[in-house]
Amino acid sequence: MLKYSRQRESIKEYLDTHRTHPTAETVYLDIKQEFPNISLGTVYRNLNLLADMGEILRLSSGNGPDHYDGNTAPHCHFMCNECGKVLDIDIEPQDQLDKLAGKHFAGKITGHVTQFFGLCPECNNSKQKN
Amino acid sequence: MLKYSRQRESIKEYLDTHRTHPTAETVYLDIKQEFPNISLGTVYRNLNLLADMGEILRLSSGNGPDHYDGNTAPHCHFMCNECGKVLDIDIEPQDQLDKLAGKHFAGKITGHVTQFFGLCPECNNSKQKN
DNA sequence: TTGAAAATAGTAATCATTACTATTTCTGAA
DNA sequence: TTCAGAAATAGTAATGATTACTATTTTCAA
Repeated sequence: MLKYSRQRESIKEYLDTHRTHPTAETVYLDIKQEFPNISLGTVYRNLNLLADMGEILRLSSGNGPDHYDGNTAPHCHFMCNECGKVLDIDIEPQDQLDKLAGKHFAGKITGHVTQFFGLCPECNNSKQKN
Repeated sequence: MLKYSRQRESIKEYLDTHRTHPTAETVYLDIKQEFPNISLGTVYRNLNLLADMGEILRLSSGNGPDHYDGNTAPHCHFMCNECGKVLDIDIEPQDQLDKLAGKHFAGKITGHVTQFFGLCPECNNSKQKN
């Protein structure tokens, strides 16, 4: 049975009001202002809980810490090879991919994730100046 | 300046002759038969080196260890939610995606990765029996 | 053949995340 | 309301994957 907790509410609210794809650490440091004693473990536990309930998304970057997203509508992300920043990508969902991929696949495909890579606007600019 | 090493050659050969998307640990355990004193660090260093040179691919699964692929031709992967197995997906490359994604993006997109999720053939079968 | 650069083995350290435990907070029924 | 048990927490220790460090060995061009 899931019980209310002020910490979880605050974490959820942070993700609902920020579209910055923060890491657990970033969320932790912010929530610390309201709950000085909150522990990083609590942040991780609640982020996992919210992700498992489908209220937020967990974005795994391959290297470095995971990022989280309060926007659960299907959309893609970009990850900067230089600074690691995560940005939303404005592209229509490729819903046909799961069916296409399942054509020659004996198991069951339930979804896919597409991540784009390259240089974010800031890093791209500073590269060109060099 | 890159120098030859028998260990690196053996690692490369393992990936060229196995299409199982092994982890560093798996490669390590196999190569240990030929080089009993090889260290896990050497395996990681060479896998990173080969990946940086574009001779192999590193596949990040989100949770659990990374997998490696000797097949550098563009293709997609499936990762089993149950057992973590990595399989190739037979689907035509979606080359148009990068251009589509770049349309409303101020930075520079150099590529993308699409990973499929679900149940592999084995896990799907045992699920249905329960 | 040789000597400097690069690679190695073995080990310690790091980073992100999870596990553990004593204490605190919720919450639903009395 | 009060209270007991379940769930959540803070604080800390532990884990797992990977990287860093260092003394020794290997490679290879002169």
